[in-house]
Amino acid sequence: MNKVTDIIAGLDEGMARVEQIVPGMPIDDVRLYKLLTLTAGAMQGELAQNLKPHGMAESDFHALMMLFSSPNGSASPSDLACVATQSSTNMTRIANSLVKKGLITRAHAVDDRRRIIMRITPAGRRFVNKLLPPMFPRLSATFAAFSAKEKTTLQRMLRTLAQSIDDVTAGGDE
Amino acid sequence: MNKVTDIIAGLDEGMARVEQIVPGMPIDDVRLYKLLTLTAGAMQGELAQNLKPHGMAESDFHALMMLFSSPNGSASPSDLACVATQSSTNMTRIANSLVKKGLITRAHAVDDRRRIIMRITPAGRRFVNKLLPPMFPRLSATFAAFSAKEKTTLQRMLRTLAQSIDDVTAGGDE
DNA sequence: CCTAATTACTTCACCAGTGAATTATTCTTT
DNA sequence: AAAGAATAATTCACTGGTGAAGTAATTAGG
Repeated sequence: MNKVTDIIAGLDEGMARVEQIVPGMPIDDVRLYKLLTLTAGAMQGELAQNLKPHGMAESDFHALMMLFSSPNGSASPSDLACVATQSSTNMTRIANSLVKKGLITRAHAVDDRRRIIMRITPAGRRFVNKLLPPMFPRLSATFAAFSAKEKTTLQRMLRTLAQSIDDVTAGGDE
Repeated sequence: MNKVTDIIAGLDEGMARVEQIVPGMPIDDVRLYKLLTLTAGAMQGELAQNLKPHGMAESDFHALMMLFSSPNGSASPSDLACVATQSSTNMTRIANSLVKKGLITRAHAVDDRRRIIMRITPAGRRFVNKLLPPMFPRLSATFAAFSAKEKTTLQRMLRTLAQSIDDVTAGGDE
């Protein structure tokens, strides 16, 4: 069970009731928020399932992918933490884990001995190259219901949304 | 810092490189996945910030809202766990927390003494009624960049996506 | 240059969430 | 009615993640 559509059905029902009780609720926006977080969460769960057999959490994989996709295959924990929306504390743990698996190396930067350089190893690259392709079919299938045009529209909307999020958080924190 | 748009900029750059290395990657789909999870994550973080002053985590609030929006203001932990994509273990902890705050009560069901009935208290309803409205302006602002028509389109797309997710997971597990 | 402030990472103590085993109750089958 | 299977919740041991304090290295000011 636990189907996303079932959860959404319950959500629609509950929101109709809440709308009656709570005056001024922007119901369309709340619904979009819930749809967004539910679908995203379900897809992240899919990824987590794929990673579990390899004893790897999503954040570990995320960090590894950033090294994989960086020009020189290396970065410092603080760089990754900033981009990965994660604390430096957790990056330490992630680095420990990846080093133990032999997927990255860790060394002090020569120019600034405070900085650590995490670098993906050949084994790390092999791991990514082996892990990714099997995920593609299901990912493609998930978006197969959209035409190329619709995908473009969705992508544009999500980029717009990202900009709005930044605007709102920047404006509200002053 | 830590702006979503900055992270997306780095993502676009990294994906261009990965596309060269990993053959057959459905780049559009991967990008949509990342945009979806990034925006959803940022918005969830916003909610978490609003809840933190009240010593409440997102899942606690989620559970409370489901009771709030249920017809009779009550449900069993297993009901909520199923809908909230959470383990029953965690529902026990959430129930403990909400009971301690006086926002819900917990009692055995009379017809089936295995079941627990969680029921939102008047204080719980007051809490929700007080907590929600201040969140509305920022939420509305986040979606203000979209016209009514665009919101409808986005909602439709996310519902389609939810259906696809269910189809893919159901088909792949057989 | 020598102190103070900053930066990068780590350690520590804690919160949030999970899977496996446990307990109590109900359902099923004979 | 009794034995066994199933279900609901909880406890336990563990992973994943955070904030605050600590350590080491660098930068800035006098």
